[in-house]
Amino acid sequence: MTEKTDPPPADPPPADPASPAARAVRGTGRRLHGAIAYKIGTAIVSGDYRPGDILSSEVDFAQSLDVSRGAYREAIQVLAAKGLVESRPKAGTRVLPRARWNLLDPDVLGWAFSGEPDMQLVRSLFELRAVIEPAAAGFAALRHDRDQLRAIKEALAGMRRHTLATDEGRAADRDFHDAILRATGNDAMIVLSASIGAVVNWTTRYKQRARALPRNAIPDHAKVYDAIAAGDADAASAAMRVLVDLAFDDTSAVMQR
Amino acid sequence: MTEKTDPPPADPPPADPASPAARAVRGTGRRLHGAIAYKIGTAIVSGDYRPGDILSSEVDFAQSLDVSRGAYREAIQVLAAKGLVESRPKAGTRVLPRARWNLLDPDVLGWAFSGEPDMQLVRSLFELRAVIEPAAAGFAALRHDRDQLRAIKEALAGMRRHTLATDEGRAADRDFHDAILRATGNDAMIVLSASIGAVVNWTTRYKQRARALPRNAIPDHAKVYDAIAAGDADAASAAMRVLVDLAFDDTSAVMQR
DNA sequence: ATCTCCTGAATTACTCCTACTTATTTATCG
DNA sequence: CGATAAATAAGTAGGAGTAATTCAGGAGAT
Repeated sequence: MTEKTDPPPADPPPADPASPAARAVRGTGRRLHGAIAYKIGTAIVSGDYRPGDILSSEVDFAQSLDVSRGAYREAIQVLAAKGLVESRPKAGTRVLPRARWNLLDPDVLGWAFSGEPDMQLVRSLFELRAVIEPAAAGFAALRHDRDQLRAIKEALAGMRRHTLATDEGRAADRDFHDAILRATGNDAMIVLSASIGAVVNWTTRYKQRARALPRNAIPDHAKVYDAIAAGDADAASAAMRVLVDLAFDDTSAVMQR
Repeated sequence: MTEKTDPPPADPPPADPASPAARAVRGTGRRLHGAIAYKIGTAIVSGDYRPGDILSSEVDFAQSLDVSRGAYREAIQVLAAKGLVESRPKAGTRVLPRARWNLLDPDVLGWAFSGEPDMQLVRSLFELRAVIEPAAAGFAALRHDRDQLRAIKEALAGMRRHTLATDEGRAADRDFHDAILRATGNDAMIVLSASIGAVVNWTTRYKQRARALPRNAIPDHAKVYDAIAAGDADAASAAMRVLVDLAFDDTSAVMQR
């Protein structure tokens, strides 16, 4: 969704502790406080800081990052807005317990998947998908309008045209799921589309990194489309359930190795 | 969850346009940028600003709020982190389309319910609850451990003791739903607990404001608990579905008037 | 002659910085 | 137990830097 939280174009080399930290690792269009938030956010999510830990004092930390206090504070506000930290005068900035983290925030998800995502999180997210998406497919079957149906169809066509081995194909995959969630006409589910899209995005990227080509998933997608187009909520729901389960199998198979 | 986004202790009197704005409306422990974010956030969510609108320039807006640019910027970063706005050099700060809003963020939900919540949003949220919570109850029935089960039981006892007419009783209601989501052992669902808790919180607060005493919902809750304790996923799921549907009926009945 | 497209300079508003002051909380001391 | 002190975050002020938009001017095509 927002590109700003993608990992820095090159690689964040941990093997250069002398570099001026965040400052260098920032492409065009990416703001400094965004880079700082990325840096600290990933450190928190990946466990470098643990819940209850207190970050070094504002001045010290800002200095060690070689940025001004203002930029640092803005980054902290972002993290606070996503429930990762909380800061109080005199007490310092404290990492909040995991339960307070807004894990479904697309940025936080991106941070969580920027390193080695832990299997338990992936399982949780797929379980959530397995709950949401079949229900969404059912709603979509009952409520879709012409434009929304066409959007689903076009995404499917895009997947056929490019296959999942290409970036365009994976984008079409995301569009497919996104279009279905939009067709539910339910604002809350539409919002979840960003989170689910992020999961789809990062897990397929991970699969690709592992050079494991997943089986051809297009027929499964087509079944979902057909059921939605036919207005058959139960069939759409069932087909989607199959789809998500298979995607989870693929992902966990890749991660086992 | 975070108290900082609850509405200001007293009431934000709209009938005093000459007051120095956000500055006055801030209780102890509440930070200035939080108050500004609350003010602008509610204005956006309630439709005072519409998607695509551009806010007045940083300098002007900060001046009109009688705060420094630093505090104003921090507030804007918070809103940006929640997907409400996006700001770019020269272009200004723009309100993002609704689909980008992180509606499930507890703060944003709080802002959405601070005024007159619109019926469609409430319906969407209850529909989401109707998808999530039955599934969660099912997982909880299969996976709960002793402590988690006891937490559910205690919440139920709290509801019995205080009834839903009291603050303590409503807190116990939230604890009940929260404890069930925690018992799923699924991090993603535990995170949703904050959002669902916010929905429960604000809708019951709304019911209370309307002086409509809901029917005794405790037997329905007890059925859910019994099924979870018995490890019967299907029964737990079904009982929870009934519970959510009834809660929606109550809420929509109140809002009709 | 008009339209389209491209290039580049001027402008504007965010971005980031420095330095200083204020407020709040915790801990200590009487 | 209450007052005071110390430490640290919160907030203020203003200025330099930077990136993106806009618009004018010109070349080329129709």
